[in-house]
Amino acid sequence: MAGERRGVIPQSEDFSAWYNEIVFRAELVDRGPVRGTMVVRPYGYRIWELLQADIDRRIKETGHVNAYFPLLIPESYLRREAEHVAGFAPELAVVTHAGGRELDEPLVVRPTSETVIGEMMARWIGSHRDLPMLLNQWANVVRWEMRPRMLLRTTEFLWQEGHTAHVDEAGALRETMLALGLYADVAREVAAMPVVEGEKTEGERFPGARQTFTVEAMMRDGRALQSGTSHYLGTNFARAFGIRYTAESGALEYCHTTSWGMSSRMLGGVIMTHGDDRGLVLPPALAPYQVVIVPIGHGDQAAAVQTAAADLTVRLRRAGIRAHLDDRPHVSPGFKFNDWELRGVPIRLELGPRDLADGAALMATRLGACKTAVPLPSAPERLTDELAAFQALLLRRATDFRDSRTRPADTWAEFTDAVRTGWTLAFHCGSPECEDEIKAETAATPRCIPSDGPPEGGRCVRCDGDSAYGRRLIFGRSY
RNA sequence: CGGGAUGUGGCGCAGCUUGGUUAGCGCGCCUGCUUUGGGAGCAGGAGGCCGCGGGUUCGAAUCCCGCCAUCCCGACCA
Repeated sequence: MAGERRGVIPQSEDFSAWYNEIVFRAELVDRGPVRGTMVVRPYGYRIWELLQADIDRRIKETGHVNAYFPLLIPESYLRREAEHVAGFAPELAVVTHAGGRELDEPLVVRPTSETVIGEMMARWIGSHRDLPMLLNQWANVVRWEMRPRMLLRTTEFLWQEGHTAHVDEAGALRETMLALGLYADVAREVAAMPVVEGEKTEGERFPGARQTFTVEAMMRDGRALQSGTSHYLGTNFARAFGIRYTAESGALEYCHTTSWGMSSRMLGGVIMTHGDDRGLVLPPALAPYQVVIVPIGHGDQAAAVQTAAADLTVRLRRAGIRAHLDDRPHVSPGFKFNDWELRGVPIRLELGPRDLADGAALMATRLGACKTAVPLPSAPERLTDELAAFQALLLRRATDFRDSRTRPADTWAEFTDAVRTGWTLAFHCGSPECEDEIKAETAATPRCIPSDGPPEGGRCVRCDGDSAYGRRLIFGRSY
């Protein structure tokens, strides 16, 4: 009976059903009352906070400052940049009534903030001495989605958007690449997601951008997830909003601007990169509880176990470990084991009378098959090491997985075969029509032109035209 | 927007074909006792505008019409 099924639907059976079940059962999110909206529950929000804190620190360390811009934007602002409005028009939510009457000018709920921020930058920037202007905001944005997927594509989501203005193209491009590198570092070091840095092709570019860069990650079903993007906007928005400065020479010049963002979608990436058939697997850096201690009490021994477990919890916390004592009464140890595994806790410590007699706790890692005794006196040091090893293991495991599902394709047959299970590296002619044909036939799209791809010549895998990028592109199906 | 499906306690479902007394079951929840080393047992208990509106009928969860919502598959998509 379905209601009695205790495990989750296996990934191999139905990856998308597995994903859905995980996000709800692990209590990361719930559905909001409006289609496509999402409630981030405390456990999920804690993960977001940990990710957010890390990103925020890195953003500040590189000289950016946080600010906040309004949710509502005059519709006319969007129109000022032709490509921008064309790109976003289908997913805009528009406010037409307020204060009990129809508004003279409709307001859009921000899908992103280039326009308002551009307007304000134009007001704040006068001279080259005001540059570069390095801003960031943490905000929610709304993009109407026809096919929502929790955390990956919801109508409203949380993100960080950096917006900067520079004197010239070189400065703005340097910034664009700095943000991209920051995202790659966050993905690898915090989320344990190996990402490929690269540039988007014309067809996949941000509306209004000169160049769009991305970090792409592979999920366990072989599909790609764009996990962060960074755009060089040229002077497009500067011209649309009058972001100008007086140069040293006295000439009035347009700024070169950038924007870049990483969102709550990243949590979906973490789930699909590391999760397995027992549930979530969280990298220690993002785990609300890195170590959960399950006391196992037998009648009159319960008190001694409780004391020891509480003491252990405190000692782990003093060592900087996010430790949690699961002292729920009337919930069996077996239930707790499964519960915390579903929720992705990296390490579990079992503490019962037998362990107490040995002066140790029994350690089970989320990915390990067996349990190991850990002497209580050295537990804090030992667990600090174990957590670091676990974090490293996740990255290595995900990297191996990605590499095993990525192969070059020089023929159309190799191409179609490769994108069924993962990514392929192939030459392309650069024509958008050719990209569309590939997409129509295989559902695969160019994910990026890898920054570190070796220069190489060849023929387009689809139409045999000249390779347009001087190297192979990554193709794959994506979220 | 097209195709398919589903709406019944918090969750998962049965009942509907062939209308009929008090709408069932599992999980969860509450109380008590016994338990606790991989999803505990027993006993008792609470909880329902059967998606919404109309119609047929002595009588509708069940039949008819309309609407709404959600999910899946497409198309679309930072």
